Formats: sequence, C-alpha cells, structure tokens
Amino acid sequence: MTELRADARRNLERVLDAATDVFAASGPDASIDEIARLAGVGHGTVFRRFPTKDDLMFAVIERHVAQMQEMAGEALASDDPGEAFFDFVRKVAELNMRTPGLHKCVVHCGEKPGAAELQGLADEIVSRAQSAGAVRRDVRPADVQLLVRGALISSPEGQWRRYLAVILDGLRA
Amino acid sequence: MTELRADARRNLERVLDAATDVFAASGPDASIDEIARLAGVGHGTVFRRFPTKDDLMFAVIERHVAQMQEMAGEALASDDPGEAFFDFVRKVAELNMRTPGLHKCVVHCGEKPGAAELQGLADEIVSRAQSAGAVRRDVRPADVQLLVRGALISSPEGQWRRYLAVILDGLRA
DNA sequence: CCTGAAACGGACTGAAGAGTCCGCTTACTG
DNA sequence: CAGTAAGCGGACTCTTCAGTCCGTTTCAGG
Repeated sequence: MTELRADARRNLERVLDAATDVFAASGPDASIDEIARLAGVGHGTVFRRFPTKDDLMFAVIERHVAQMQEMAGEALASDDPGEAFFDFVRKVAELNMRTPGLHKCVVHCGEKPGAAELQGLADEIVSRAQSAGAVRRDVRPADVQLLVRGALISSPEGQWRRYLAVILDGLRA
Repeated sequence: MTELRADARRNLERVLDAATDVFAASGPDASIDEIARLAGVGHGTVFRRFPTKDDLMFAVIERHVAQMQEMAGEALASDDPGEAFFDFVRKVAELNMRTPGLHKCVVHCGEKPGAAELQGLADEIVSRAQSAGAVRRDVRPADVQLLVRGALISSPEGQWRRYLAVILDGLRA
C-alpha cells in the first residue's frame, strides 16, 4: 500500500527536480503547468502526489533544507571548527545564490519545514568556531545569519562573492 | 485640452493615493480592482488615466522617488553636512520601511524612474559628510546604500531601527 | 499471457485579474 | 440654463492558472 510503483517513483523524482528548478528560477509564482512540462508529465500527475501547489512547494523546500542540514553535519564533523565554519557559510551562500527563488518560497510558506533544527546546528557551528578562537566572540549566531543574508540580498548582480568575503573577514577574531 | 476637469483631478489624486497604499502593502501583485475600490471609483476610471497596471505602478514610484529627492534636497541645503547625512539616511529608511511593497515594485519596473538623479544627490550628501569629517572616508556612496539596504531587509520584524543604528555608528569617522 | 489495481494525462471547471467598451452622468461654457 | 464634451463605472471579454475527473494505459503478480 505504501509502496510506489516503479514508474510512479520515477515520475515523482522528475517532478521534484523540475519543481526545484522552476521555483528556484521564478519563485512562488511559478506555474504547475510549467513544472509538469519540464518534468515531462501531465499536470494531473503532479496534483495526484501533491494535492495543492503549496504542498509541492513545501516538499521542494524540505529537500533544500535537508541539503543545508547535511552541510551543517559535515561542518560539525570536521576537526577544524574555524575553517568548517567559513566553509559552511560559503557553501550555504553558494547554494542559495544558485536558487534565488527558493528564498521567496520559504517566506511564502512561513518558514515551516525543518528550520528549527537547522538553526540549532548553525548555532553550534558558530559556537565551536568561537571556542576555537577563529571567530570573534562579540557576535551571536543569529547576527551571523542576518549579516550574511543582508550582504547577499543587497549585493549587485555577480558581486555577492566579494561582499561575502568582506563580511567573513569582518567576522574573524 | 490638457486641462483636467475638477472631478477628474480629484479622482486621479485618490487613485494615486490608494495605489500607493495598496502597492506598499502587497507589492506588484496588488490588483487594480482593490485599488479602485479603495479609491472609491470604478476600475474603468483607473484604466483611462493609466492604460496599463505598469503605468500606474510607474506613477506611484515616481512620486515615491520624488519624496526621497525632496529629502535629499533638504539634506544638501543644511549647513551641518554630518547630521544632514545621518538624518537623511534615517528618513529614507523610515519611508521605505513604511512601504515595504514599493521596493518590489521598483525591481519589477526595472528601476526606471528618477533613480539616476537621486543617486547623484545621495552621492553628494555622502561626499559632503566625508569632507566635513563626519563619515569615514574608506566607504563609497554606493556601499552606504547597500549596507543600509542589507541591514533593513535582513532585520527581523520591528528590529530595523536597532540594526540601522549599528550600521550608522559603524559609518562614523 | 491475463487481469486488476495503480498511475497517467489531458479535457474541463471555476476563480481572478487585466484591459475594453459603451450607455449614462456631470462639470464647464456661453 | 441648455448643450456638449469630458468623465464615469460596471458589464464584458480574454487569458492564466489551480484544482478535478475520468477514460485509457501500464505495471506487477499469478
């Protein structure tokens, strides 16, 4: 009953991939039809797996957050907390700048998915880097996120790496 | 021929006011019907003055930019370039945080209206403040805008004044 | 194979919103 | 105060898009 037929599983995969691309490009205004076309399925197929557009968006975001959680896990596993922190921030920035529309989707969905757990992991990464003396102690984990996000959002086209570098340098102890 | 009848002028005013409110609240997705309802006119009336929704949005932004230009003018007229700069930034921030949706409208319209002139005035305000020794010299006018915008966009609900204060303190010489 | 359940996809519906049109109303002019 | 052009507003069209339905196809187990 809970097992999906082989073709269904394949299509589900395709739909999620297509939805990620389309939402990443167009944000929450992307249309189901376009996603279905890109996935090579009829749009009825999309709606059977995801009863509403928001359900689909939610699934895409869950996957996206999962990727960041995986990065966070790697950072926490590293034995150089300082470099792990800077690497983590760079990778997360890279991921999010590659998918600008997803940020709007997260806002649209009210930040529901695994944001809290991710937040906890991120806090720990920052704390560890501070304990290791790699990051100045007078910033709080939440401040790091906001500083980085602000730099990314406000940076002109193609300049975000430069802006991020400035922020990261400013964070070193 | 070019003169508007009295009632027409009154309605035009109402439409612009309503459009400003609605676009400020909902961004570019706001509907003409809602604007017309708030203005107390039929939506045909809106379309006679502004053939397309984008034309209306454009007019709203022009007004918005004009307000900022006026603020810039006052700042340049002041004989204390330092305080004038900080006041100007605070006022502009206040205006934009009161109308969050307009920023998206500006992006939607491709920044077309009087942005270049405003940019020029803002550059001069920064330069004057630097010459007066009130602002550190190692920032460029464009950087000021991006720093401030980043802080405003990324600040949590209701916290933007605090974040702005931090940025402004950081800019003092 | 053969059969039934699962999956498919496209035709269909309904809502919403942009933009058009035209018969009615109202402000100016003489 | 009468004539008229400007202005009004809502009914209408056209498109887009989310979500539904059902006849047809395909998978999987015997």
